[in-house]
Amino acid sequence: MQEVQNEKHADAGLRQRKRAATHARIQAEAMRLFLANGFEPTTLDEVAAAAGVSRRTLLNYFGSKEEIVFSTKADFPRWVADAVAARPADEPMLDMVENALFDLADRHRSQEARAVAALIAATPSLRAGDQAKYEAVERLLALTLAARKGLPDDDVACRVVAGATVSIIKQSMDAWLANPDLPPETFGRKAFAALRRVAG
Amino acid sequence: MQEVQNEKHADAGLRQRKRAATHARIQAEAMRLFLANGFEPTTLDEVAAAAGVSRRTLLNYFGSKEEIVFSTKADFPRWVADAVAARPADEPMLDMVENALFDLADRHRSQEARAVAALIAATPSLRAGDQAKYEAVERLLALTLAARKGLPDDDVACRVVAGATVSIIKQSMDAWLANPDLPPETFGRKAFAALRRVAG
DNA sequence: TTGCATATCTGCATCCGGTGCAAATATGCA
DNA sequence: TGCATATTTGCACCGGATGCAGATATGCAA
Repeated sequence: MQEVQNEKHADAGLRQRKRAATHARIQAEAMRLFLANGFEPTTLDEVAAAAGVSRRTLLNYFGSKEEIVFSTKADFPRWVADAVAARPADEPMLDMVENALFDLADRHRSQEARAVAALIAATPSLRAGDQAKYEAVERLLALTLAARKGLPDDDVACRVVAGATVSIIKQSMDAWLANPDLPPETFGRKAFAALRRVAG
Repeated sequence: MQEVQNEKHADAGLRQRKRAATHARIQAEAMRLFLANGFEPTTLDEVAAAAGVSRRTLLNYFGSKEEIVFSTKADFPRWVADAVAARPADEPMLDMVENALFDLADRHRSQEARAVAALIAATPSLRAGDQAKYEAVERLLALTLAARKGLPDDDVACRVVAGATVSIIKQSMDAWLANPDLPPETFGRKAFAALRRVAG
């Protein structure tokens, strides 16, 4: 049995420690196989075998095959929201999201994140699920903007800015995938500039 | 082989006529069952039986269960593009999409369209697929705007306007579903006004 | 009309993801 | 140590999806 030393939460008991370790092991082995052989061709039986658990247990940890992939991006909505919440409250709304995105951009430059993004882009069912996840990003971003600006939760300006921003995020990712050399903020800068120009 | 039959007789050949009829019958029966009993609880065997074909034939007509639902909205991207292409070319870009959307809005007021939208919204897998379909709307809308304005296909302003517009479309649909009494353009009008205000 | 080429329909076997259930096993704790 | 409970596992089963091969229907030309 592989004992994994946890740094902080280790004292929560053997059960939770093993559980966290198994969760991480399944995710790691799954992503390794998905990236090596593709998402659809890889079966849950193969992943379960590689992780040393039964298929039934795997599906106990992750509700579906897709959720294994999406769990690697699970806290992305919170990252966006936190980046916005960290901006000064008197900043104009568009500046707020634009600057927040570039404060955040560093986290998405890793090769690993790029490989996962490429996997999602290349797999139709994952691409669909990913689009759906951005819905949550958009909603949380709108709420965060409203809170930061002291506006009602359903403020239309916040919602439309959130929508435009998420679209820019998605297109920036696509541009980054299509052209790895260009830094991901290239498209974003141009997009926000164009948005101001076109609406002004 | 391509038949170069005269277009006056719309039904060129028994084969194509039967094929179209079967296609329509499957779609109609499927939607009837989906709307009555829900998407997931309805099995393809039930649909096939109701349409009087084998399950294998059904899956020959529609590549997947979801595609039966999405085929009812298949030409929505084209509707949007056509509505934009019909606007005067010298209209400012934001006015162009805003007015195009309201020229188009009448088509989506039908009770049937609303029921389908509600079904999609209530079914996670359909909702994910629906989001993915809006990707195509956004891309085509950006291309159409660029063509209308004589700009290059990948013009950033067109793409960002298309992104904001699609977000407004989606939110308008949600608002319409949440509040059937309000006309669907209520949110859209406010959203475009807010977009101008926030970016100007 | 007949007969052939081909499009279409169908049943069948098979795969895979996902769920419910109950027995077996491991852990926490008194 | 022994019991309550959390976790793992195997098993049976469901439903969607694919490949294949034989049966059936249609188009067309002789």
